[in-house]
Amino acid sequence: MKRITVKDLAKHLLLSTSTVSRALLNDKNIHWETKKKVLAAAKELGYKRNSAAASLKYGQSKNIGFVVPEMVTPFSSKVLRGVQEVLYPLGYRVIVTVCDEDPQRERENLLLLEEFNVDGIIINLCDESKNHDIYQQLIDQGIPLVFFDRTPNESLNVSKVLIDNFFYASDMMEHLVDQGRKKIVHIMGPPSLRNSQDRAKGYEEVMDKHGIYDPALIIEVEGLGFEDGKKAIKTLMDQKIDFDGIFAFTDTLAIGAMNYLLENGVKIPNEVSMGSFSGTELATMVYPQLSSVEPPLEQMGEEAARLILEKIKNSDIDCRDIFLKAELKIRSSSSL
Amino acid sequence: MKRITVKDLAKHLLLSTSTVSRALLNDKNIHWETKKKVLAAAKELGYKRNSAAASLKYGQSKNIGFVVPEMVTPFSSKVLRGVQEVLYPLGYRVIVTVCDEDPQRERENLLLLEEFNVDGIIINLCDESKNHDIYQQLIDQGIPLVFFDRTPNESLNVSKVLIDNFFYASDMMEHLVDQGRKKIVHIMGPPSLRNSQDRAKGYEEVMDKHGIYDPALIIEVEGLGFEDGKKAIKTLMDQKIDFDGIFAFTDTLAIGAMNYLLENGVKIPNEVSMGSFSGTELATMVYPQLSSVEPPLEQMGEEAARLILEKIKNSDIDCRDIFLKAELKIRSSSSL
DNA sequence: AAATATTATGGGAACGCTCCCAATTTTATG
DNA sequence: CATAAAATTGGGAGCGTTCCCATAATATTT
Repeated sequence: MKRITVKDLAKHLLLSTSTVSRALLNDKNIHWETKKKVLAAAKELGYKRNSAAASLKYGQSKNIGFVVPEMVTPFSSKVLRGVQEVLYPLGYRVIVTVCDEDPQRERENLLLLEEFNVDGIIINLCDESKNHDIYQQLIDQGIPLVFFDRTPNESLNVSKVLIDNFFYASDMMEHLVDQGRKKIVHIMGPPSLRNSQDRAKGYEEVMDKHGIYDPALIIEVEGLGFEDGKKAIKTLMDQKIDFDGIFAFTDTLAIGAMNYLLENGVKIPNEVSMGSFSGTELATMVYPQLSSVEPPLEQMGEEAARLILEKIKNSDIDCRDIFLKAELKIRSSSSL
Repeated sequence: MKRITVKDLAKHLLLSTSTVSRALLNDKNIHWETKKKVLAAAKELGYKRNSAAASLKYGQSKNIGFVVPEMVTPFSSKVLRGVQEVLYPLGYRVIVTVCDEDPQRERENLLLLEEFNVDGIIINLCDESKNHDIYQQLIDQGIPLVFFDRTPNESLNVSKVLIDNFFYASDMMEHLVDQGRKKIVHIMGPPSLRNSQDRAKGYEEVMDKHGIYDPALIIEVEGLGFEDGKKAIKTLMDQKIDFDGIFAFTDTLAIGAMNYLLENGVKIPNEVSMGSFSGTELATMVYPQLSSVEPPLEQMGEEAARLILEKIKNSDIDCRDIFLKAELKIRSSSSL
């Protein structure tokens, strides 16, 4: 039951701990035969490296924090997968925290991770304006941050991995216009997110370009839940505002909206064409399937992980932004 | 930039490290005034406890593994929330791994967690027959396991937290029968899961009891994805098997089936009534909303966390099973 | 054959923390 | 006032690794 240590191995093999350690770490200053012997004994006796001791020695915890706003959508877990793909083989542990779109909770999570002595944090923020001080504090403490998807403004010197929201929003909008839609509603995300603003800008520009822009068609939403999407469309319909298309900030909002329409017998896409941003299975799990802009989420995680490793290895390295290409997936919610 | 240690604090305060440590750990053998002084200095100088050192000293890593089959559904993340609710305040880190319903991958994840020196593992298994040896090996090594939802057979001496699948399957089936359905299909999960069998048993018993049992209505599915549910119903319909109700093993299967029906113009619930097992937002995100048995997932996580703590504290403690109550949620997929 | 370079091993300090065991001071007790 | 008991502090070992610095053994060069 007692754990086998390097010392135990050394005693068993009549070698020094140094030599045993060398064998275990694949050091070159060791005879290949003794290395083989050590490895054999390690296996036989069931030696397991004590990572706490190693961490202490190396001065690194080998823990990386992963901070996300929600996990009801597979969005974060797809990114997480990418992150783990890169970090797990290197012996890094990933610690996940979820804040439910609550900045206060995000704050607590970050503090918790600090307590956990993480070597770095990969984060998708939930409110651009709220936790700036903590971000800065962590950076000052030497804990590198890498943001993905929802990123903070430029005043923070961090690396980011993201997509061009303006560009892809325009792309989706052009598609909806192509479908002959003129009264396209925008369910806009909270203005506290850069992404909301960028996507809204894409919406506006395309509407404007085609001379069909109408501010009454933009409805701003407080939360990002399913219910918020529902409520948004209910509000519009209660106001008897007429529309033939919807471009929603996220898939959750879109699906909420979609359900409200279906409940009220509105045909999709015949009467209303819908498009959104997603990147997850969610878009294909609803009926009709949701057209959406799909960022390469797993890759996003991988890139974020690589950036954080870069920063851990060398803290003076320059921060950089990685822009990823997304895909416009046209499904039955927008075209017959 | 250099981290402040206990030694630094001691030097700064002209105290011994012992005293400083005592203050930090809230030891009673210390004068309240010195404790106050130490805490003040710690705050001022930005002392952060090195958890690796503490772990080394205590002989525990304070890492708990969380092993789940999937994360596209919010199922696991709801359980995870419960787990974290209990463990984070106690300074435990939770390390998440996902195996995508692949036993081999689950195996690798468990080995990885072993490598990470976790103090215990909370797991929802993906195949009852496959990784028994690893489970046993981990237990033998003194790493306690606690299973939730999908649990192994009795030969493994572990604690479990689960619901009575047979009972709730019967419950849901009675409801469907109450709706006047007679030709109820069962989309049965893989037989490698006890849950599949138990729910199937509930289905059979109710069908039998009402004299409407027909083995042709049971369709066994290989995977647990969305597409598998679709395929199952497609197969039935291609065979021109008539049915007026569906009881599916999980919400994902149900939703796949539902979409196939909708694509083919079948009215739900008018022509086909549907019910399933869920416990997540997924059931309310689709249209029509899915009737389902809802286990208290967050509580499941909390209980699992408490069980693992119990085991960590005292490894000789008896294993026990905790049965939780679920709720039968009737929604529009099954009743008008 | 002597000198140097190379290879393989051992000894032991250090990482930061906790906690046992004194040592000292203060307080209570007879 | 002497003695015991309690309260407070300090010294320092040890948790399991790694790695620097010897030392010893072998190989290579003059």
